[in-house]
Amino acid sequence: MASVKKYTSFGEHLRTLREDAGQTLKTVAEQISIDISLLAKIERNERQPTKQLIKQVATFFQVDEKELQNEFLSDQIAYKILDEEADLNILKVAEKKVSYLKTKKNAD
Amino acid sequence: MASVKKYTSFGEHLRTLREDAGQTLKTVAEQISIDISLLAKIERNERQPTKQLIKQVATFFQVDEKELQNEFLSDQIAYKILDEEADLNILKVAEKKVSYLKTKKNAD
DNA sequence: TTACTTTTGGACAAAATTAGACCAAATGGC
DNA sequence: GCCATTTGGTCTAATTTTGTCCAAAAGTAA
Repeated sequence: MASVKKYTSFGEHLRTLREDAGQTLKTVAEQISIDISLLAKIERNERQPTKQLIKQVATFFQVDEKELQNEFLSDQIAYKILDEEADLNILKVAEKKVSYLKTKKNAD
Repeated sequence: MASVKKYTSFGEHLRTLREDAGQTLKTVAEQISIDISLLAKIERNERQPTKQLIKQVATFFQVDEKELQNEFLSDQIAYKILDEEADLNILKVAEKKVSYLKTKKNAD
């Protein structure tokens, strides 16, 4: 199979990108000018990346920025569901609300 | 139809509860001891309720607390999608991630 | 119009959360 | 052993967010 989408976490994805590129935390951190420790924490999902950082990382590894942003966003949602111990059908409700809020927004 | 689930926002739901009970912001705010203005903002989704407040509101209006919590959670997700202008399929990805992270968590 | 109640909105202080820096400890390879 | 790499803890600074206060606006009834 050519392309099987893996649903890992943002951090794991980032780590994979780095390791596939054969780089160490140090070299990457230096080039995008952030602290090594901070980058390590982001890879372990202990710190959240800023938009700015996602952009830098995308540029550095030459991957699509929007895609990385989306990956991080879905991470945030997943973690929220997890630590609220919420039911998955909340996501369906959220989906309907988005539609609702969109139409509501247009009607102003 | 007896029960059509409406996908409004948390604030709107809260306002409906209050108006159906024929109460003013003042009377409700006083009884759950928060600022009138704060309650008003929450109803307009300009401030987020704390868990504590959701609990008080649930008790006050005699509705299920867990249900209100869920409603607020789905709100948070919906608003996040909206202001990131993200695609709805992010929710599907998030769903898969929750499963992934759950199994990962069990394997420690 | 006037008087009164209710809701809205802005500005600000206080509190809570979070990224990021720094450094020491652990891990791993040679 | 040595050195490179990664991890983990603590702290500060910055950002975000709640909650307070007060004035303005909107609604209601006389």
